[in-house]
Amino acid sequence: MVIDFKQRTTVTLAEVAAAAGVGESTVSRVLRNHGSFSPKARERVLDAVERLGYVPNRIAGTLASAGSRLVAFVIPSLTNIVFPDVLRGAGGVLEENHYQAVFSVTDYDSEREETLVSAMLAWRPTAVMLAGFEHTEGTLKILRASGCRVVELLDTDGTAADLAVGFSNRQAGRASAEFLLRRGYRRLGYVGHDLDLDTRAGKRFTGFCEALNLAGSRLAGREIRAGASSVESGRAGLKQLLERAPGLDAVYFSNDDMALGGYFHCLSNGIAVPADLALFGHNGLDIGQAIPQPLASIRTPRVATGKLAAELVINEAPPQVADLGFELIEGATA
Amino acid sequence: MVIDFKQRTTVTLAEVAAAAGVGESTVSRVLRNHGSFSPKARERVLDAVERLGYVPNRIAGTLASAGSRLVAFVIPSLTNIVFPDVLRGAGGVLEENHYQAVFSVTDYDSEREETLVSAMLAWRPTAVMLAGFEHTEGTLKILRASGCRVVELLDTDGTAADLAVGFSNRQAGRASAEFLLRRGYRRLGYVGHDLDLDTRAGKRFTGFCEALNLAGSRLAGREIRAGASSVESGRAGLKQLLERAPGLDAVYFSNDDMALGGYFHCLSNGIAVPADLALFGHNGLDIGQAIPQPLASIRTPRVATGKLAAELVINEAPPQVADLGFELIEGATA
DNA sequence: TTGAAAGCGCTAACAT
DNA sequence: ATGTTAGCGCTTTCAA
Repeated sequence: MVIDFKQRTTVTLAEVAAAAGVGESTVSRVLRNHGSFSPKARERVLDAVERLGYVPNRIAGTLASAGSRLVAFVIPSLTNIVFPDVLRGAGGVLEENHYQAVFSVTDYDSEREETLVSAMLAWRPTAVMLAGFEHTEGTLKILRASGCRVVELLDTDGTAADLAVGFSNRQAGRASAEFLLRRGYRRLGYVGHDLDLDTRAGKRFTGFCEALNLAGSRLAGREIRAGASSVESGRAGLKQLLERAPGLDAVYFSNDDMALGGYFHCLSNGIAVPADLALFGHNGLDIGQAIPQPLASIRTPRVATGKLAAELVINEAPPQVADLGFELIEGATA
Repeated sequence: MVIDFKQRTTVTLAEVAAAAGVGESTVSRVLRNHGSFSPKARERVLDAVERLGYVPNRIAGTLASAGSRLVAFVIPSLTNIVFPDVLRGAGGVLEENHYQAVFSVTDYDSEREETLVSAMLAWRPTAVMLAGFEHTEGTLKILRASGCRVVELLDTDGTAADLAVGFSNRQAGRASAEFLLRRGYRRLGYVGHDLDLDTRAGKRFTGFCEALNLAGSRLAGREIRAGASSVESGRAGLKQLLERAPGLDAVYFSNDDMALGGYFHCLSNGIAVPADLALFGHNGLDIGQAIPQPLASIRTPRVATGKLAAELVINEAPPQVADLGFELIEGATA
């Protein structure tokens, strides 16, 4: 004899209705607290839910109602803390409103972005959140065709498809240069990671050079490293740069990770900061403020960006570009 | 006159079938490359899909087939890079297998964890991934009732509900202590963050103390900081500890973030590392290896944990505990 | 206030 | 190889 421990099929709304002695629609109304029902019906339903351990099936709910309450994030990286910060900002708001976050990672590859966006749309999300404005034609096309909201994050220098939340990287770059010039530095260098992939870093660099030109100055040296940003890359990058272009008095880095690497290079090699060499980063990470000399940087509104992005989507805000600005941290490395 | 730009209702499989002049099931078979169909049918279907810009609705597909291909991550934090690392490891594997990652963040609060797990189950995920073994009774109960796979991550010291992937924090703590003792340090201190919340850090500390006891030694001082780990907290923590317990020759930190803060404190205050004071962290973060003196630490298999966790779920592996071990980094701070 | 019933868009038998 | 059809578990009219 075979005892059939058949996988207990999960409890359905119909079973709850039966157990409570009411109709399915009543259960649905009670559970979503929508429409009208008697206190008595409510009680019986909740009681049955409790007894049976019913967990609503949102897959079914979504299919029936055509509103998924799923928000898709297609981000370049999880290693660069910038993106987890945005997710964190959005996460709180989404959760409060019973939305669910879904994500995938492009590794800064826009072809992959297209593939992933397309895969995401199969879940019929309420919105798709992307980094920046640079996407393939294909990505934009399928996004437009989908009819779902699109939020482009962490940039305002470009044309938004729908919603955009962030700050101007170009202006951040300019502000960084202006600060260094104001401080009296004249032989400025740059250490950055791959600018073609990280277009926002590219825009900062553009802004930085623009400000130099405006001041009748120009970059005295640059070192562009392949691959993503990292502390190690910043360290190696500064080393290279100083060998090739001696006599620099300040270096602008593509972000704080890179700048921290530069700082450590200076520490290791007896380069006095900022007396011998000034350093300037970007992002205003906490760790940059915890080193012996707080890093001069630009604090970016990462968490706030995620938060506002989620709010705009939830409130069905009209298409718009929200510039959250940034804040210059003078620090002690410049 | 009002032009009605009626929201174009999205294309359905039925429309594709009609356009291709085949039945719905043929479209379904072609699209999932499952079952049999003629090359000709295939071509007509793909053609129609292309023409109409059809994007399959996975909500509907999931409901019909009872396999969601959704994997839910309920993690303590996104700020602690450990968890993004795990997500990254899992993400690649999941994507290759057409699974989708969903996540929410508990902030190390197990009540919240319960709420979030419950909310996740409404999406009928294939698996739920959690940090560690410490969960409320309620969490375990709803998880068991759900019948979905459960993976507990980054710990092996405890009883697994189903699958577990990680390493032994307790052994990591012991190994850390043994290393410091072997190096000849005798007056050992500890700087940690909130151990009740981060139970894995707590287990490391336990293991550390055990090893000291075994060696007939004991902790010469400790500083436990409220809240989550951070560089700044480590810095302030070491400062406190050294004031209260002078004469220490080595300090063990709850993780690398904390240890980095300690290192910076030493740098700022002319404390020679390791001559005056040795430092030991945990996690083996890249940044710890990029500072002037590579941090002595334990490299943990974070990405590998995510990867294996995803693989086990996808392959429907039987319940098991996979210990991926860890690697001691001697570094230069001890 | 409540229940019956018609889908939502797809998959999976089951015929053919 | 392919089409027909019965659901998947809900939400939402629509009557009652």
